[in-house]
Amino acid sequence: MRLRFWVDPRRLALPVTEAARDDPDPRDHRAAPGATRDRLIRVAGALFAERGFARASVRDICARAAANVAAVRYHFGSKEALYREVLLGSHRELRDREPIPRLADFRRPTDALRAWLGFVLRFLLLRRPAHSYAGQLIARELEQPTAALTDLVRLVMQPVRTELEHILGALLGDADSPARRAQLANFALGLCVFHEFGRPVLERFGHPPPTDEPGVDALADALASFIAAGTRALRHR
Amino acid sequence: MRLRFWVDPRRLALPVTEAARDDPDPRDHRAAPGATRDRLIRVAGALFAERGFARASVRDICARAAANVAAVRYHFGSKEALYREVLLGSHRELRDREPIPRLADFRRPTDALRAWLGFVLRFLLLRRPAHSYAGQLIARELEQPTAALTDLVRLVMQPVRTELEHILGALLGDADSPARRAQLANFALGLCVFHEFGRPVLERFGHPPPTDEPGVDALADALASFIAAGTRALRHR
DNA sequence: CGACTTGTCAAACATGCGTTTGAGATTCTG
DNA sequence: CAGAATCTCAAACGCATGTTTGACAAGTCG
Repeated sequence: MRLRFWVDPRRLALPVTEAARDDPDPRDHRAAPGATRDRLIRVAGALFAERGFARASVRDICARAAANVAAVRYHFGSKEALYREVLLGSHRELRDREPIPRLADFRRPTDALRAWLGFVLRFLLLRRPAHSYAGQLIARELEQPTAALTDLVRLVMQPVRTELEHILGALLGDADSPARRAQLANFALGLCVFHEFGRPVLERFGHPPPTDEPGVDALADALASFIAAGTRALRHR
Repeated sequence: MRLRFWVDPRRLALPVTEAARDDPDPRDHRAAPGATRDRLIRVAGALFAERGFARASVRDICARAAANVAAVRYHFGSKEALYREVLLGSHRELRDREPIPRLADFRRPTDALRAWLGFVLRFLLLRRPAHSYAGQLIARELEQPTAALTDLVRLVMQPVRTELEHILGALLGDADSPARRAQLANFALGLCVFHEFGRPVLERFGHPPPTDEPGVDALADALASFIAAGTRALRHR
């Protein structure tokens, strides 16, 4: 079978209308339907999160998933397609699990800020069984941008940042201006993200970021006070 | 010549006491002494800063330096040794160019904080001809830690962080405690570093970090107010 | 001069990578 | 049952990488 453009072989025989849908998959009438495919996505998520795209090799992924190397091509078409599948899956999981805190849902902007920080930090830092890899995947994406980064920013990060800017706008009050708000959003984002992807350095300094619920909450509390005060300070300049 | 442990062939003939010194190199009596070696370090610095260690290939470096691939082994022993040479060279250059601002040199802790931020941000962000790659190299090292990271933290980053902790201690006054100070140091470091290594994302958001002197100064001003106010806020908790 | 050091070079080596092949099981379907 | 679809597998392909080789020119020095 020589292919110019790769087509999922499992879908070749399906009617177009059926194949066009992408959520329910009607080909599950095997003994362990989609078992290898699922295992690959799970293992690849962990390995991509741990090492980044480039350094997680197809052979490693397949070995840990007890699958043949050719399974990646068969089920996804390529390593990069598998990566996108993992990213989108994490994104979906994230979206369905917890909504982004919105300014309008809180009495005071500082409360909204605290909620926003808790949301983002849990997402980035928390490690627990069956927890999504999305946060670490995104942190990896910052380091070694792949072609998927642009989509990732647009789909996942932009909505979160937009909500942050609303909150900061409320905190700035009269002094609100696009440039100032963007600068402060950079600050807040940096403070959150650095705790995940600066982890190797912070660990060597002897001050590793928290990975459990109470630790993350405490960090969010401190950051909320810190950012609120800093924002107020920049209001009067 | 089969070697268990590689030894710089140029130093094999030198007396030990001479070879032990590492700054002046007394073997420069060729037509263009050390020319290839110097070119390699220069080109490698630029390429490592641009792409990181893994993605800057020996072949690329040598091609740009108009040198043979074997030159890396001959002059440095391995790619990693060349990398360490580049890192240490940048470190030396940094150290000699500008001293770390010290708390004791300023009347008010906030002035010291402002100076510290200016120092670090210039180091990380500024792009100008003949500017050191050290900042970008360090940012790269955060992303894909190599074996050199531990040394880098100890030699280069630790002294900078220590001075920051002194400044923060002064700002905290009575409320100073090791944990609080370390947390705030993480905040300040994150705010600085994120502007360099979060660059790909910030650019996609439409708010790229500054790269010129006035922009960096403005950022340092804003960050100084921001951090000072945030620190004061965390004093009363 | 003649031995030795220094530096450069083209070519090959060894390894790891993503991908592809073609054959062979297993299961579904008419 | 016969044939098609689904899935797995060992092996190889083609490529890029860091490293190593052995030869060779040019300079140094006794």
